[in-house]
Amino acid sequence: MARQQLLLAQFLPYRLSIAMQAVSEGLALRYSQEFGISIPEWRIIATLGENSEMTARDIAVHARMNKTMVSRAAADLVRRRIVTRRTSREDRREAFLRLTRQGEDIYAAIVPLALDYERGLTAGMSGAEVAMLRRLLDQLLGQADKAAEKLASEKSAAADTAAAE
Amino acid sequence: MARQQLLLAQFLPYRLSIAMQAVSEGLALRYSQEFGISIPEWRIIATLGENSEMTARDIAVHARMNKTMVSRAAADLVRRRIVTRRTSREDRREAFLRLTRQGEDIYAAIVPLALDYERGLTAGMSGAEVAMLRRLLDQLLGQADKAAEKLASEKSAAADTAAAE
DNA sequence: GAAAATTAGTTGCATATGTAACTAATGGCG
DNA sequence: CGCCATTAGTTACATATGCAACTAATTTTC
Repeated sequence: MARQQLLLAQFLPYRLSIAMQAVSEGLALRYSQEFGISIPEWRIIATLGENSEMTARDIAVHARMNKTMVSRAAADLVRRRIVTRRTSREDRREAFLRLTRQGEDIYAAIVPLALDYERGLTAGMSGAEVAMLRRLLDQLLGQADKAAEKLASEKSAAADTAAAE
Repeated sequence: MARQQLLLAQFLPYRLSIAMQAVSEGLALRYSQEFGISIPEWRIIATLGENSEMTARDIAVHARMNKTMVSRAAADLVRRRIVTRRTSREDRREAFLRLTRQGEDIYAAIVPLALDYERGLTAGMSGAEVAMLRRLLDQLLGQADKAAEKLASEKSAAADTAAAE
């Protein structure tokens, strides 16, 4: 029986990680200095650009950020008058965030940059390949989430067993 | 003329980032507590598992890590006797790193975990799809690197122009 | 062959990020 | 109504990470 082999260069989590890093850095370079926007800030701006008004919680769910990161990045965007915060009347714990006029301008300026960058990334691919890539990435995400849930449920089951002893 | 639109959920850099994050976290969960190994440490172990002896510099190039990260993770692995360091005779600046017996045991224990995890990730895909995913990720990386180089050369050209003024 | 430039690796420092604890507000349930 | 649990959001703290400056060794250049 042959021993299982692992080649890091072929290993999917590794390839995903290095591709992501190169892609993210490349994109961030294009807007970070010019607009003084960090990656988490860009995610918030992009999310608010699509859905005019959202709470921090909704942004966190929608953009897969943790709530600490949203809180901090949003606070800075508010300070810089790129985003406004408006406390909800119905539930005074939550606050609606919205792009200011300036925020909309920044969004409008970054969108073409981002789309252009994306086009460059997929330069050598057919439309079908790009679609396939999107689909396969989505499947990876789905399977990773599924594996995480499974692990979590095993863990809580083990904790229950321990507690019952 | 229709204004260009961006949908974050469809945007490749974003999808890549969230898929990578879920995949990396899921994998790290499987070895981090049990073996007390961080992601950078795992990269070094995996690299040394393939190439028995390497310098920190070679590991950094091979595993796309920056030299600070390699230096720090390697120092910790040496401290924990998972890796040994041997200064080169020919060039006393560099040192060869190598897995200890214990390091090899850890590598041998993690490899099946990692491969199993990878199999789970690609559970719903055909072999051709997995191969295509690898290829497309590689193309993304290549294009991102190319874009980075282009940006860097433009920048240095601009610096030269400024210096000449 | 000595000074200057380069390279391997480490470390100081500033920043980024996640977890957990916290505050403030709301909802559930007796 | 009043207590307990839950939730939105912030913050304290510990850790992670990258850049730049550094040391030590080697190579290049004149």
